[in-house]
Amino acid sequence: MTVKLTASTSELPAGSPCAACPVREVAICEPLDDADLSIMDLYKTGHRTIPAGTDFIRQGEPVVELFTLLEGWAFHYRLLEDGRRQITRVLLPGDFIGFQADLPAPAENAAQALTGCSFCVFPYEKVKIMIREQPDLASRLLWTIARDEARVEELLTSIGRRSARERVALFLLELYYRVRLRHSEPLGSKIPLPLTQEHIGDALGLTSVHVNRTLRELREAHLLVVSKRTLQVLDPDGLAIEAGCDPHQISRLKP
Amino acid sequence: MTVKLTASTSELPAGSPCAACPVREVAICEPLDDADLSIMDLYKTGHRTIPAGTDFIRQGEPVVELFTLLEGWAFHYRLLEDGRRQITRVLLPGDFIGFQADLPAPAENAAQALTGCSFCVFPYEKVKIMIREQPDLASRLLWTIARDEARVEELLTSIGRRSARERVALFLLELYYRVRLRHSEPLGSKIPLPLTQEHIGDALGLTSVHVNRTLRELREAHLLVVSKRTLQVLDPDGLAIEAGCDPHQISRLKP
DNA sequence: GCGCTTCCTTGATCTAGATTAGCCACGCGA
DNA sequence: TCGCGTGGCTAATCTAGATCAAGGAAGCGC
Repeated sequence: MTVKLTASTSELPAGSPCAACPVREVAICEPLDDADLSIMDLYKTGHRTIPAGTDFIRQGEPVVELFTLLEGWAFHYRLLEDGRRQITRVLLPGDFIGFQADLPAPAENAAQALTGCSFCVFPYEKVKIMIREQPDLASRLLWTIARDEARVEELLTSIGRRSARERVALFLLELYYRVRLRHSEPLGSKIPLPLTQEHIGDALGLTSVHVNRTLRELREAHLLVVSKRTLQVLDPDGLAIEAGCDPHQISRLKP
Repeated sequence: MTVKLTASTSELPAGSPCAACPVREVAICEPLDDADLSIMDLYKTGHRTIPAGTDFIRQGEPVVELFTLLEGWAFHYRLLEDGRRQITRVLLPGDFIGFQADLPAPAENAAQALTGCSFCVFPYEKVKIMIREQPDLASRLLWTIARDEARVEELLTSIGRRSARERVALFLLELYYRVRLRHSEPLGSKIPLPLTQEHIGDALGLTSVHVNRTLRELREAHLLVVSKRTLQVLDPDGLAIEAGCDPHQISRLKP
């Protein structure tokens, strides 16, 4: 994932070339073949680019736009009144963002850009029409949401029942495979990792101090190295075992 | 919800009377009016009744049938290799059970009946056809899955960031409102609660010992009483505050 | 009735991970 | 260039919740 740190928010006109879309195979438009691809123009309003750190969905405010993430990393999170934060999902290119029950209800999850991000923008009313008119896309969306839910459940199981080491090992390993799945060309054992230790802690129900210690342990066990916004996985199967999982099962992940 | 502890598994023929369905308003068939209700007969194969304790979806086995829960309580859970269990969702009448990405893939969540349960049964191929042919139902299903995901995220946030007292308070309060929403006639401050303290612990990432202690504290604070498979909520708003939530926000829950 | 089993309850002790407090390295803006 | 903010790293201490251990009560099959 090339991280583009753009300096300001910008908006492009609709009708941008879906044919050149970088996330065709993993996004919700995947069921459309080249001939039908222009169907998407009926439902999207254009593209948008935002800088790192932007909250592009704010918790409690009505969700009026949905997004397909084209480039960059982002995450969904929930805040408690006293500022405690739970990161609920890490969002990668291709992910469809913002769908929730009862649109346009207040957002249950906030979303923040981790790097500069660019999106395909869909007003929610058009998404509603799309669901009605395009069974293939509705079906794909259903599939996507169900997969997201499975990921959240996986994280829930980690936090509820796994030790800090198991959690960190599994979380990073999953991210590693998810990122690699989006690249056709081989990536080596390194991926960019724009999450801070604070982010990892907030995703895993740990403090950043403890994440730091745990990362050191995993490094000393020659399983992975996190350094300078980069994750290097030295021993994927070893990590899977550390996480208490069948290595075979983890590598057959969905995007 | 009257808990019916039936002694054995049984199967009824298709074409059973949807018109008399006890969960019409909360199930996926909700968008259909009386005239269209027979549409459901195209997709369901009948009814089924199972006794308490039955695992009706086993983790890792292909999911070939989906269910609408008609009567009784059940739950979704995940097991780790060493037996640790995470309960991911409590299932109440009207809930649609078993949908996941990439059907009929191996089940990511197991499901177990907590009481005797009866279901409406849908083979997954027919559900796929239903999604394609019935945009209203697909849309409703999408809504349902998104709401389920929101609930899992809520639980994730609890486990990741809330104290044991907050977790138990919020979990029971949410169940309380969910159950009450399903009853038109007023229920008083008591609802049946077929979960053991072990179940509550497995849902909240706690041990049953600690759940026990926490329930005692909440009882001593005159907030709730759990006893003999019954939950009595003495002070809903107090419980919400104990959970660190806005009382107003909690009571506007979806079924 | 008696012996199971399941669930609840409580106390004593232990520990994984939180909290607090510094320090250091880096990047960036003035 | 300096100053400052952010993120990484480590050590010392504390604590929420786990673990271990035992009893008791209720239900159920025989």
